[in-house]
Amino acid sequence: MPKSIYESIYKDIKQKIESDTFPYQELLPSENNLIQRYNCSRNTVRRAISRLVADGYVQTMQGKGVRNIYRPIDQTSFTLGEIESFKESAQRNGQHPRTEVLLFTEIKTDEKLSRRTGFPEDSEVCYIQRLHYLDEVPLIINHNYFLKECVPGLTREIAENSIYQYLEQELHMTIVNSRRIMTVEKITEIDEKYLELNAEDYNCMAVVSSYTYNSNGIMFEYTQSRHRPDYFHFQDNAVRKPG
Amino acid sequence: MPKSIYESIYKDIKQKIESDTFPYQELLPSENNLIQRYNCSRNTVRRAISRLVADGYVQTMQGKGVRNIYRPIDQTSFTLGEIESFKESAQRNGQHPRTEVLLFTEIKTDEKLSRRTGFPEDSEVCYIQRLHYLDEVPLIINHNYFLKECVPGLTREIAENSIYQYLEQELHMTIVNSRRIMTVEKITEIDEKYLELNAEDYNCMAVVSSYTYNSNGIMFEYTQSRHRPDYFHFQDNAVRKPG
DNA sequence: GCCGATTTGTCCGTATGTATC
DNA sequence: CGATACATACGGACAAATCGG
Repeated sequence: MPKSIYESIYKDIKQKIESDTFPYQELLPSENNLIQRYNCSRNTVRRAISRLVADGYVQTMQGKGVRNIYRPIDQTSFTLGEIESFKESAQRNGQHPRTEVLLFTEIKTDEKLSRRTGFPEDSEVCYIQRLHYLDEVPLIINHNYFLKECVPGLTREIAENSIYQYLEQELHMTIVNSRRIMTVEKITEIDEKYLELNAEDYNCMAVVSSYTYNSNGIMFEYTQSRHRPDYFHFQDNAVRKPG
Repeated sequence: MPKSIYESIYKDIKQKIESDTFPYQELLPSENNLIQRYNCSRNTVRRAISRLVADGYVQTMQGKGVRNIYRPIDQTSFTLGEIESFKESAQRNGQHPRTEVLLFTEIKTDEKLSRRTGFPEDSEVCYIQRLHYLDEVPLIINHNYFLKECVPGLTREIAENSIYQYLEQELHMTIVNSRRIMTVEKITEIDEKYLELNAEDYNCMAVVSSYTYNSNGIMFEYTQSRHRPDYFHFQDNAVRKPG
């Protein structure tokens, strides 16, 4: 049950692209055609298409039409530009996720931690270390810092399943956006131990730091994700902006 | 001279956010207010704001307003979700770019290269190896493959300056979007030599593979960018999508 | 708790411009 | 040149969420 018309149109076209109903490199039906199909206004069709452009599924050409340029992904891949929980990524890729909680504790941010996380000094935060497995391969160590007042009732058991699911479905929090920074860092002994790495093999790894906001404009989460280098695979679609 | 009204409004608000004219965590003027300021329609204002949302500059809250959540970046950073040439990135960060062309040649894609680049077999391509310096530090080795028929007149001299500038300003090509895949790979002897790396220090690096399309729907470029791990710093804004 | 004012979200219809064929 | 296609812009209507009285 989609919330809006343009969203259901977006999903329908998206599905037709993925299933090759609209073939690769061919033009989609024209806007006027889609207006008739879906019995809606021009703006509504255009809104759906503009999301497909942002997704990198199609490209629009003034005077010509809208071309399908979607290519399926052939590997396990996390998606940039979109917030997905580990569990959601796994399910999208048809794989089996498992999460092990290494540490579940509450701390106060000192000056150093405050600078690193972006939380004000002396904030009460939940600090959670988790090891994520995909098909029983240890892939990611996550260091999560949640602002305590935003995650009441969070337990170790929830952290073993899906924190985002709890936040959205139980606490009815709306997660809005996340600023992410990707770097490459040296592996630590903890990484080596839990991700079953060998420093002679790989001595560094991909690190994604994210600062996540909810609909109240509060940055409620800082997370550092440390990814096993041999499995790290992120995907993104970039668009060329004028000026 | 901006092409459209909504784009000039977008840029104006963006500048006011970056310059703290609209302060962090405060609400922007309401849509009705902005309509009066810019003397335009509601849709036009909303369009400008929706781009700021995608940029991670603001977040909208139904019934409340639009909040500024922009945080400046404190480091040299490349931007995901947006296509920028090396020269443009450098200029945005106020740094000095220099490019050295290591190899400039023309080849035909064999079966193996065709699979890797995504070009059809037996395509005529320009293969260019370039070393990019920022403030005289060697940062990136780029392996560019351009479909020859799309880049007539491309020379070694142009490759030393900016290929994208040539494509857009001389050939009037419109670059549209780029699919990117980020991975971590072992460094090679070439990487070690040109990026002045030491395998005992860092034995792997960040690799960004990109497949870039122009407005004719043709994938005209495949590029593998190999980034020095100690300077690699990518930034992105992710949004939570419903359903 | 209700009501009205404000603010953003969705949707429609229309007109005009520009690029392609 | 006309027909078709997407791009920009305007204006109006109603819904949904928030906030203050």
